[in-house]
Formats: sequence, structure tokens, C-alpha cells
Amino acid sequence: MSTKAEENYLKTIFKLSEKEKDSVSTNAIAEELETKPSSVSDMLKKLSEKELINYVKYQGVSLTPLGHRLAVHVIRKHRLWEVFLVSHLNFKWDEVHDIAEQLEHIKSKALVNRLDAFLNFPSYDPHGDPIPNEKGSFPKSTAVPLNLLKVKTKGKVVAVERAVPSFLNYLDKIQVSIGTHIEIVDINDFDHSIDVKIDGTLTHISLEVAQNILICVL
Amino acid sequence: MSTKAEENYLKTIFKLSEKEKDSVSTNAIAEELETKPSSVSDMLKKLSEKELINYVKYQGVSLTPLGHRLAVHVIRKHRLWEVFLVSHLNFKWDEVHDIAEQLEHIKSKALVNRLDAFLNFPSYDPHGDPIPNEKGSFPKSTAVPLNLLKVKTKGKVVAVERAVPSFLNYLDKIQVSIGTHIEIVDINDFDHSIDVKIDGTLTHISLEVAQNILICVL
DNA sequence: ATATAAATTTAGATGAATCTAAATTATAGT
DNA sequence: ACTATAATTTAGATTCATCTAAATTTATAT
Repeated sequence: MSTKAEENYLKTIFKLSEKEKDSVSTNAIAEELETKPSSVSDMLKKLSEKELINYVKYQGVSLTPLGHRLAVHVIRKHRLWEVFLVSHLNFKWDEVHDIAEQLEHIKSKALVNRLDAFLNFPSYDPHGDPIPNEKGSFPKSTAVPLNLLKVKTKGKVVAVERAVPSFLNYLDKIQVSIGTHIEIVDINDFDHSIDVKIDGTLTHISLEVAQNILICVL
Repeated sequence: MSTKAEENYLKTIFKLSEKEKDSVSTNAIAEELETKPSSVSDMLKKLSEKELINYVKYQGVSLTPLGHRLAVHVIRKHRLWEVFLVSHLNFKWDEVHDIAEQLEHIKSKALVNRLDAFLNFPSYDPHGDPIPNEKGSFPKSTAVPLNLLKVKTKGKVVAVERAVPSFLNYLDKIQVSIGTHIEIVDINDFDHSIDVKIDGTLTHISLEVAQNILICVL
């Protein structure tokens, strides 16, 4: 049986593995979890003994198939709970992370799967992140960051990259949420800022914002 | 901030306080929590330092107003989650205890209150136990154990006393659940067993079973 | 009233997860 | 290739919640 701490480490290693090529460093994990590298070392030893990660001292880590499965399952729970909180308890998408962070550690296979069914097997959470199914496979997404699109392209928002409150608030302000239709009107060569039509209205957004909005081209 | 262990102790002390007159003994707590008396002693010292219980060595404990409030809040969460599990995720009433035991420790005032609203502010959980409101006050119940009723009395089941799976299964078998209408048809003086009409059909139940079914007289 | 039993507490240990400070290994610049 | 720096690990301590075994206090029974 895995502890809450172990699950958080696996989740973090999973997340960092997506960015970094093969192996994840001790320092990166420490930074992400806001803990000390020495604590990470201790935990890596433990996870390694449990065969949840591949760990060679001083060489970074990667998830074993078992660790991967566990990490994905925790992520699945996190995202399903987020859907529940937003769609049934009327939370805003920028309010649910901390609560889901607790709910993701509840242990009950039946609970997760019934929640999944109750929510109609959603594919994306309120931030647009994909929700793995019971077997652990993710819905395949064709999403592309907004800044990579050409002028005149139309699409809809399927996810946001960095779900921090300040960013989510800003998106609220410019009326962007998951599902919003967007058209690229013009791209400014100088600062790479973009003029877009959001559900009809013209708005101006910076490159940094555009990079963090994922679009499914229509 | 209270830990999971602390919350479980407070909940247990609350429960035992209802039965035992004023103060609760170390051994009783140990038995209820399936732990050792020495562990209980340790924890009592800690809870006492936090002013959650009144504790005099060798004399048993009682909850302070603060401890009482915390215990009631945990119970509120437990019972609300049970309602959710049964009414929205289609769990049976004898399957929800262990899951609610985990969910009751999730910390978020907003979550509890929104869940409460989502469930339409229920007064009783699936076992018929009363659910305190946000302020911590319980719905006043007029419930009476079935065995205390006189012949010909009609009422409906509002709670069951001992929510163990074997008992709940038995109730399922004889078609008794919260809300079921019951009429006392006859009382057998010899063994105090009772003939009852359950939603129309005649059934025979033992004293022990009757004692554990709470009725609201109609 | 006093010995014996029962209940409770203390002392000392353990495992989990963390920390600081020191030691070790890897990396990068010249 | 060698040294300075950065990354990582080890050693030793701390806190939480638990345990066993021993000591202490309270209750009971003759």
C-alpha cells in the first residue's frame, strides 16, 4: 500500500518525466515538491526498494511500469475530482486544485470508477488536462499551443498549460474557458503578440499567454 | 490544524460520551480504536495540551467545547459523504463506511458546505444517523427503538442502531431500509419477538433486531 | 484494611517523513 | 587534467503515532 507522500513523489516524477528527456533529477523533484534534496534522496531509496522507480545513485530516476501505473491512477483521481468539484459543486476551475490534491489520495477502486461513471467518463478536467481511463490510457489529443497557429486559423480551447490562479483569473477576464472558440486574426512580428477573436470579440494577447492556451484546430 | 489521528480520537470520544455518563476511559477508547491503551495515553496528553479534551490522569476524559465542535464537524463530513456515496454513486448503505472514513478527513469548509447544498441539506445519513448542520446542531429526532412500541402502532424507520454489515444485510433481506413503513402487529411475551407488517407484508423479528431499528411514530 | 487485580501511565523503541550539516560524487572551465 | 562549483547522498536529529514492557495508580474483595 502506498502512502500519500509516496504518491506525491510518483506524481511529480511522472510530471517531470514529460518535460525532461529520460531521467529526472533529485533537485528537480525537490524544487517541484518544495522540499529538500536530502529528503528526496531518502524517498527515492524507498521508492526504489518498492520497485516503483529505477534509481541509480547520482543518476536521476525514472518510473518503472508499476510506478507509472500508480502515478497515472493518482492523476486520474485528481482530475476526476476536479471535474466533480466544478461541474457539480460549482467551484471555479481555479479553486479546485488544493481540494483535489487531498481527494486524489482516497483509496477505493470502486469509488473512482463510480465517480467516473457518474461524471459520464469525462476526457478532460476543468483545466483541459486529459483524464486517463481505468486502464490508464489517456485520450489522444490534437491540441496545439495557440502561438503556433497561423493567421485565420479557427479552433477551440481544449486546455491550459499552467493552471495557476493568476493565469486562470486572467483567462476568466478575457472570457476564455475550455470550449471557447478562437480565431487568429493577426500576429505581431515584433513581440509575437496575437490578435484573436474570442467568441466573436476581438482581443489582444501576449505570446506568453498564447503559449499556455492549447487549441484544437477546427 | 488537526491530524487524521487526532480527529479519529475526538470522534471516538464523542461517540463514547453519548453512552457512558460523563467521562470516557482510556481502555474504552483503545478498544474502540483497536489500539493499545498506552498509545491512547500518549494521544490524550497531546489532545489535552491542545485544549481539545479535559484530561486528568487516571480519571478519563471529556471533550472541551472546542473538541466537541471539531468532533461534530468530522461526523458531519462523514455522514454527508455517506449520503453522496449512496444517493449519487449507487453504493449500498453497508458499503460506504470505510470510504467515508477516509473522506471525513478532507479539509475544506467550502467543500463540505457545497456538498451539503448539493445533497439538499439532508438530515439523516443512509444508516439513519442525524447529520449536524454547519453550526454543529443536530436535527432533533423523535425516534424510538422498535421494541418499545405498542401493538397497532404505525411508524417509519428513521435509523438503525448498529450499522454492521451482517445486520444491514439482514435488513435488506427483510426489506427494511430508511423510510420503510412498519406496523406492530403482535408482541410475543415469551421471547419479546415481534410480528410486524413491513410495507404490507407480515414478518417476524427478534427482540435484538427490534432494539436496533429506530422508528418515528406516525 | 490490605492484598490482589485491573486500569492507566511512563520509559524506551520503531518506522515514516522530514530537516540541517557534512561528506561525497559529478560537471564544467581553464 | 585539475580544480572549483554544483548536485547528490549520508549521518544524525526531530516530530508523529504507534508499540512492548515495566511502573504506578485506582478499584475490588475478602
